[in-house]
Amino acid sequence: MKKYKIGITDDHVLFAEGISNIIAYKTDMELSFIASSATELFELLKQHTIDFLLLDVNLPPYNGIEILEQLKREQPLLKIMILSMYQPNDIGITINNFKGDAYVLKISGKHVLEAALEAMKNNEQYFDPNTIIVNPLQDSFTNQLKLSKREKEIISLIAIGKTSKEIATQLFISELTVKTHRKNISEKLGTKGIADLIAKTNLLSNTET
Amino acid sequence: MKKYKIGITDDHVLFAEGISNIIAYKTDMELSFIASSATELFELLKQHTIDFLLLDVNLPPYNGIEILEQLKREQPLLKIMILSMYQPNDIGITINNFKGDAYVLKISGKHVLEAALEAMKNNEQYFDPNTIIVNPLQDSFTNQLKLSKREKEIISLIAIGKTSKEIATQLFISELTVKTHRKNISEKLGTKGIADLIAKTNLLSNTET
DNA sequence: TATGCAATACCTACAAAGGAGTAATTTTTT
DNA sequence: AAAAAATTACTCCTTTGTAGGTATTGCATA
Repeated sequence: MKKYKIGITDDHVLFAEGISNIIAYKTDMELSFIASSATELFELLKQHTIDFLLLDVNLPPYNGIEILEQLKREQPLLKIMILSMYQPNDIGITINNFKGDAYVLKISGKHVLEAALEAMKNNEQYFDPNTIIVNPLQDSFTNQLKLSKREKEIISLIAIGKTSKEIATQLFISELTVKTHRKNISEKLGTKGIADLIAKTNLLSNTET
Repeated sequence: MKKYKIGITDDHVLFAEGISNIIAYKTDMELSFIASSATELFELLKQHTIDFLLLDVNLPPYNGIEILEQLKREQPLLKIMILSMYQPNDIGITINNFKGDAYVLKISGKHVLEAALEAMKNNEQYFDPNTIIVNPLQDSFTNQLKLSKREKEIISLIAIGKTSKEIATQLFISELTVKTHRKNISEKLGTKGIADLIAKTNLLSNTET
């Protein structure tokens, strides 16, 4: 039987070691390495050939998504699962722009992790059922508001505290362009100020418990 | 041989399930429960008598430290380990004011968790060797996470989209006073901008006084 | 191919927020 | 009663956001 080789990257080593135990119980998988930083990951990838990489989005000082996209360009066959504490749209991820093979929330239980691993074995893309983004209801909601892809992207960056200047730098566009987008967004949503924008955005994308 | 009964509380269920496996390998310990919220924890504590509680500091909408202190008042014999992604002084904890029995960083490996468990067995207080304990004589010591009643009031008004001028009118104080409060708040919380403030406030405590 | 929209970039002017001080008064705690 | 903390208010100056406008490019599709 084929043994899938797994690599885990998370700066919270306790977490990585924890889930490595979940994998240890699987007969068709084996752990190749645990990396606690991006640099360590790249080093270990040179030494090991793995099938699946479980990658934390939050890997200071780097961005897990950027690492994901870089790895996908270099090794398209490597299947990558993103482990995240954030909802996809909080970090600018949509179903359309996600380049990884699985997106799993840390608030979910191990059954979700297992389901994601199964999906990767079958070459399917997997989204955590607890993510809000895959909810078709919410999706049509945002489409009703006619927010463009770029506008949604900028909203998510505003929501995590980025200024127009920072957003401009990150997206390689002019600060003035960002300001135009902000203007159009607040026009479409009818918001006054950042706090109001965040409040209104949360109403659209949050599931009430 | 005595079997120590363990409870784990963490909103990141994957993390809790992960470290539960580390405990599963210990012959003198057994898992009693995993709780993913504060309310669930209090419910499960009524049903189980445990020896050690592993408690995440980050348990929205509550603050793990406040839960710790409450539990310690109610059940002084229960040994509580704080699991945290933050350095102690980032959340206002010093060696002197820490009421728990162990403080473990999630960036540490399982050996630290094991050492902390051993210390708790011996009735000793344990601090993660990776913590950076701040000299109480330094300036940053005064920048603790202690928000006054007025400051919390103003935060909640900012969060619903009020401007400084509007807050001033509502509270019958000068706009300049509101600005002073905002300045002190962002100083205490280390936030840059409204969005950052809202994000950080949601992450940390939300308790009324 | 023309219309429409998204994304880009710029302008002017003003409002709001941020940051660093100083300082008086009231309230709370020791 | 003294000390500490909280609340109040101010100045000066900088950065960021808001709101109105114009305008070019490119892409899609009707």
